[in-house]
Amino acid sequence: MTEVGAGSSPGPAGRRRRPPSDVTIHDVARAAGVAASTVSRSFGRPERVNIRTREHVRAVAEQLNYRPNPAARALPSGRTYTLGLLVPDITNPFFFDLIRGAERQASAAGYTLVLSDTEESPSREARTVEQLHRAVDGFVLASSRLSADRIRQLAADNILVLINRRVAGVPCAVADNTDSTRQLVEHLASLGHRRLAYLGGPRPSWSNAQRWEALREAAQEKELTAVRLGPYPPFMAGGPAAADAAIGSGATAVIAFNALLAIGVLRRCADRGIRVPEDISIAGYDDIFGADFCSPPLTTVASPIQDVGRAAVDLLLGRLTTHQGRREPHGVTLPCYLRIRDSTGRAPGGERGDPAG
Amino acid sequence: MTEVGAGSSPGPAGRRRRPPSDVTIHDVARAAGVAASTVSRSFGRPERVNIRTREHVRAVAEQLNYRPNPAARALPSGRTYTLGLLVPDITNPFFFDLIRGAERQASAAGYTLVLSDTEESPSREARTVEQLHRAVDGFVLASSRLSADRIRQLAADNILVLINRRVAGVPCAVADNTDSTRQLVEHLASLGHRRLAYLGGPRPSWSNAQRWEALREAAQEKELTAVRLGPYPPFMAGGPAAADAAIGSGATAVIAFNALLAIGVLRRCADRGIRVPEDISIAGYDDIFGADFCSPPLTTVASPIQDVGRAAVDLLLGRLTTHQGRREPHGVTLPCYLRIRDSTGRAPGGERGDPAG
DNA sequence: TTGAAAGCGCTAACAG
DNA sequence: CTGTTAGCGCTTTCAA
Repeated sequence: MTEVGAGSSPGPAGRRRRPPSDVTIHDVARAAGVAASTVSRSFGRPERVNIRTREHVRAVAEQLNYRPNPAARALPSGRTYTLGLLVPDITNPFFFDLIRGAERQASAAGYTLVLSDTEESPSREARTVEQLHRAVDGFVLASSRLSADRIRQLAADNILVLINRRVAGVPCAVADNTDSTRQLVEHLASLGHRRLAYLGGPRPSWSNAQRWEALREAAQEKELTAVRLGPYPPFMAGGPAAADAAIGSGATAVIAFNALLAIGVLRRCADRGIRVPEDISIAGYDDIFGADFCSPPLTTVASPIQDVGRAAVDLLLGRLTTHQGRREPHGVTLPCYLRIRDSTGRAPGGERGDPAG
Repeated sequence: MTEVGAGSSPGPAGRRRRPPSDVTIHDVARAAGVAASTVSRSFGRPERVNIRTREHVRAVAEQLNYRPNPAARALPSGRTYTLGLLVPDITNPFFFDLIRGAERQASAAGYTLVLSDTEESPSREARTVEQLHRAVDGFVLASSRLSADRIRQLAADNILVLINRRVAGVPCAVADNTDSTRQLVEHLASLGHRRLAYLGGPRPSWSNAQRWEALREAAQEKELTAVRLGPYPPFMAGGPAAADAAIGSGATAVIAFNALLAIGVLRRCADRGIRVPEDISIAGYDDIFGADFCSPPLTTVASPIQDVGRAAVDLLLGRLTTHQGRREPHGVTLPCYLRIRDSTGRAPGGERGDPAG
């Protein structure tokens, strides 16, 4: 700030207008009495610089308020220090905490996050990856709607990590619903329910398949009947159709692919004069904003979704730093938990109840 | 794809590993039989290239699947084709549609959006702007928590556009609550309410001041009493304190700074056995996700927030292209509208009602 | 209208 | 451990 104000040096850049203000590595080098490469190393490879030199350089840089130019860093190194995060629906509250977790972790590591909303479209998703290819160092694909093949293709040219999706050879962070689905089924069984309906979500959703599978197995163990309905759009707007089908199915308890759909079902029941949980019990996946204040408050299977977002970014950063991601891809699995609220209760006419009856 | 596969040319780059694959402008130039600068111009300054040359170059580029390297574009030109969007709380549903509107508009114009969550912290907000300074072409600051002075300072070194904030000399897109606040007050007056309480939000929030001001004036016109309480944290967690204060104030109708807070108030009333709207009427600003299915559904003042996001990006792009933003800063104002639901009703004991009584 | 050439600010061999 | 030297891929004068 004191002597080498932006543009004050008639140095090597000559008369050419240097993009608005801003101190370069050369200004720092000159002021510190070292070569530009030493300044560069002091930041990028500190271990290769004498500690005293490094400290001096950093002090000078600080004093000059030096900020590296991201484009200039990226050009020779190919590293942008930017990560891409793709989500299928940015307006779904489920993704809020995922985004926040990812963003915190990224910025803590000095990375910038580019968020992109693919609006449930597989082609938009693929196109976005291709467009951002050179602009980011890697991608996190949350709840990808792409086929496994397409994901593998993209993974050949891009470093990527999946969230809530498993594809052989691609690292991932997933919330495992298996245990909590079993708990949910046990909860319903203990309330006397014998017949369950699952309201399916988008066909390309891996979670959708995982949830149904876990539900089917748990039901079988408990000797309950489980039917699969749908698929329905994973929004509140999917509620009416899903609710009507569920009611028609004769099930006494309904488990929806996600809480958005479950809330839609709740509203449809209210409109039709069907009481929850007296006439029918409703539960859903994803403990989103609103699940606790809809009416009645919704029993859900909750994902530790902020941790999942964080973990995915960690995985990605690991691949980026560790020998350019050639390592065996690994995955992290985080357990979900059951949140019982008021939308589930005794099966109508069912006699066997829990002791708290 | 046919003859100049990535790295197939032993050209000027020599043996140095070219960052993974990818066709450069030189590959296109060679294949098209023109100079690299002509390829560059064919995209960036098409009007300065013979139409036939341009078309040919583009065809070749297409065929080779050429993608410009963003860092390389940014370095000499200083333009990154990236925009920064800062929001105070990414988990507040209010911002979802704003983000979606901004993102759509940005990507339609070929820009990438970098989203940053400032978590209600003015210092984080300022720091983020400074860090992203060279990484983006301009910023949209949504509901900024910075002081007017700090905003002006930042506006000196950065191109920026505000959302829901007015600062002289800085362009902005704002949702105007004035008319709809008046409508809300009239609605309450017609239900017999004489005494209103406003539950204030964050002091640095401009909307907060605007809302109170509009409310105060409208109340005065209608000869109602209005008291201002708070400030309260603009989350559901602020509900209990706000509700207790409101109830204690003797007001029969309560207007909360935002819907998050209003929903928190609703819950507190339920816990305390106070009936809404029989004992007290509740309304809030921002027609967020959940406002229509909380219980009772909330009367709100709704912002056309997706349009506001879109408009802000338009303004920013305008400044970016039109002579580098030297133009007189202009602002757009979008009107809000009132959504009456079940959380507002007759004043307790009030006799004068609306004709629909 | 086009080509040649000079960088943008930084990183990364390679010497020393 | 540090300096010198080439570029990274693109844009932008400047001439032709």
